[in-house]
Amino acid sequence: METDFIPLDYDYFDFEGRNYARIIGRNSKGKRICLVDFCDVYFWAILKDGTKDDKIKKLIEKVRKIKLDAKGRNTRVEDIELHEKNFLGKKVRALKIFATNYKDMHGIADELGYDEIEKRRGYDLGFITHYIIEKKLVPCNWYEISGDLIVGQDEFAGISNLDVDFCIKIDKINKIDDKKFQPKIIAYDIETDDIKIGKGEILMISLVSENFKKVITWKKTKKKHDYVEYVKDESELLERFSEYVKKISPDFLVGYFSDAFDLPYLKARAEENKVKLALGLDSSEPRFSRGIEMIGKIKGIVHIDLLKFIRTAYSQYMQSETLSLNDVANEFLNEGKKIFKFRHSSKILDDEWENYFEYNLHDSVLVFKLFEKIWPDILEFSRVMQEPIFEVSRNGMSKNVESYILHNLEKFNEIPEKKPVHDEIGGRMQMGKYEGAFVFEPIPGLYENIGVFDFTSSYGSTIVTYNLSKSTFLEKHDKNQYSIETQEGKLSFSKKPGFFPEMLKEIIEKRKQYKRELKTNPDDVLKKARSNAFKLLANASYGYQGFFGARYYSREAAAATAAFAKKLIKEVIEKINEEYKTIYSDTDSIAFLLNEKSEKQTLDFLKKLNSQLPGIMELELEGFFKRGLWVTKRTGTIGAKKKYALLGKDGKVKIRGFETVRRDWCALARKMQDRVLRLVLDDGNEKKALEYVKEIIKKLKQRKIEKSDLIIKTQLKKSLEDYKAISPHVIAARKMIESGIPVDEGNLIEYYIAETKEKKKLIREGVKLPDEKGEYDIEYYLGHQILPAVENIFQVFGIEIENLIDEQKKNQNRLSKWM
DNA sequence: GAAGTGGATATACC
DNA sequence: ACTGGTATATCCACTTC
Repeated sequence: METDFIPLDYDYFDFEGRNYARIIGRNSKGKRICLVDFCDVYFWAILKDGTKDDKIKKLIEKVRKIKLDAKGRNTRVEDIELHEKNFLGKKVRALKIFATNYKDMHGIADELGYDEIEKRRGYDLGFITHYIIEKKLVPCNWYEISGDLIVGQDEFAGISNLDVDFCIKIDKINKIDDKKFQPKIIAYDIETDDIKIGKGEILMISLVSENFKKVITWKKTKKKHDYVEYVKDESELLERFSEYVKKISPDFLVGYFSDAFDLPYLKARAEENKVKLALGLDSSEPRFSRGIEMIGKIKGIVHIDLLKFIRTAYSQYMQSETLSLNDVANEFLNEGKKIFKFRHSSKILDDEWENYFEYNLHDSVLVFKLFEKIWPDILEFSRVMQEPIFEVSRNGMSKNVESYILHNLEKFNEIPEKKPVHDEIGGRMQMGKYEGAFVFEPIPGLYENIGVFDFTSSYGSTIVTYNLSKSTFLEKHDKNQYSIETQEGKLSFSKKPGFFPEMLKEIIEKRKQYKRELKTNPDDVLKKARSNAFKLLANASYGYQGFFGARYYSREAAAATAAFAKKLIKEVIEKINEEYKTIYSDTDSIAFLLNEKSEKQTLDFLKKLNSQLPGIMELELEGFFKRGLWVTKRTGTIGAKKKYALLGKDGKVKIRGFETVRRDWCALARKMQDRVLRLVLDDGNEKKALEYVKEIIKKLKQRKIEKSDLIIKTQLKKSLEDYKAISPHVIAARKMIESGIPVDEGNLIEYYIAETKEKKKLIREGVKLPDEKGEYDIEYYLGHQILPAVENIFQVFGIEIENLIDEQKKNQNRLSKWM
């Protein structure tokens, strides 16, 4: 049979001791198809330089005899080939050793303690990664495939017992042009009586799919709702859920935080109720792998936890203060969660259940909409990294960089490097930091007419320009190399292009190409997504080489990258200073005063600068700004780094580092500072801002500020017992536990500082939870929130705001005598 | 017990 | 532990006089 096909989900099984890939996907008619495919498995034994041919022959004969009896599997060396390969850029001769079963390759590799063999590599990729590389059936691309239908008494009959339209044993695979693919999805969400996995009952489950909205519950209410389906009890609830999943038969089951909550909860309650949670296409139950984080897998259906993807792909560019569904939905969809005040189900009144159902349903609606929005990015991530959606939607960027590398090694005839073992990781972690970026110390002040240049993919371009990588690093120095002095000593890199910089060069070029193409066609969401995937890859590549867990870890390359980039930006600052005046710079950007020069002159100057830059280094205009403000540090008079506000030509204000953008300051201080910055930038002086601040101080003193504006939010970064210093948020967290509110690592703890009878020695003595009764501590908010937020800004204009507060204090005292 | 300092902690920038 | 280093700022914990 022949059909077109898009692969979505990958796993594998053993049959007669051998590995077979099982790939679930669809054809363009929407039929669900399971492919079964055989794949040779092999790894590499790299031979010592200069090993003689006859020795190799003898070695091959010895290796050929290796047999292994691992866990009842009879596995052996099936075949051996001698190849000319590259390893870390060096030419090597290597044995390609074919084994019976992928899982035993490590075992066979361990048997290869022969002198002639220098290294063993390529046994730790994971079968699916290996399969995709071998057979080039890349996830989320379209193929024309042919093969035999697996039916009835066939050899794979047992395995074919899947809920799919066809099961095919692959014969031929041909890549074809992309077609449109609209996945079928179910978004789901559960509500429970306890947030500890399996501890309380599941009250309801909502499911949202295309033209389908449903809440299943066992709670009987007087009023009936059309989208609510009432079942007998929790066990029927679970069964009904499985039935719907089976009936709708989605490609993806999508949740939010569902790896660690919804799916394991469902499984736990199924066990409790002794029902089978038969979600898999083979009616199997979800399985969980516990690494540092729990991951939930369903056979044949891709379980996606949107939180994970959002965390790696977007969080650094997002404004949201947390990655909660509410915050994320608000930012992406302009729509938040519904409001429902949780209580134990036994305490919820009959007429309140309707709200609960709606709340539950709406969460799934949000997840559904979020998925639709994010899907192009997930799709392109999968295509670019060439890893299945299940992996790519969970992996961090270091893993994504590594996936990209592993799937592109073949072009360089490279044997893959191994993962670092535990000891190696330990050693790398102990190394400590190397010297990083340069940050210019600004002179505090309000400036006018500012230009900002920055390097495009600064570190990525540096790696490419100077060929910085593990495989190009040289222990010995000579003239014809890229060399740089660092704190680690002189570091040198070969000029012969290495595969890592070469790959990165392609990544950066593609990114630029897609970005250009987008200009003519800005609505092409897939192109935009692809461009974005390449951008993120380029940005993470530098961090990857400095990351202790990386296969291609190179502290030298990372340190050299930072050093080269630092040297270059300092040189550029010097050049800019010949015509302009630099006022600030951080890592890859430079802000300078235009003075009497025009924008056109400045752009010409930029062109000239670019023509003098080495390699693929490129400066671009970030923007021209009307005004900019830099302030001093809180202690001392020197300019604060990483803290400034710019007013764009379009009237937009760009604020960096100030309390305004920090979530651990109360809303009052943040809003006030934001307004002060805008007023100062708009007017070019402090007059209006000063009046405004006086107003706020007055209101605060008259207790006219809403408590909600005084709430301070601080994240609990570790478990409560681990804190050595008991800071206010730790006290708040303790109070929460006392009053029965569950507190977990990672929670954003909210509190305010209340007045105390006696003068406090420590701030934490005034900590109260938001709904705890109390009067806010005026002194604290004036001295610790308001004043610090604006003090430095007014200092730029020679105004000491502290005096102003004291003045008012005196006035107030005088006034209060008469009142 | 006030004052000063370093450490712990959180969060931001690029 | 799940990309890197640089930087600010707060509040606590401890030392010192």
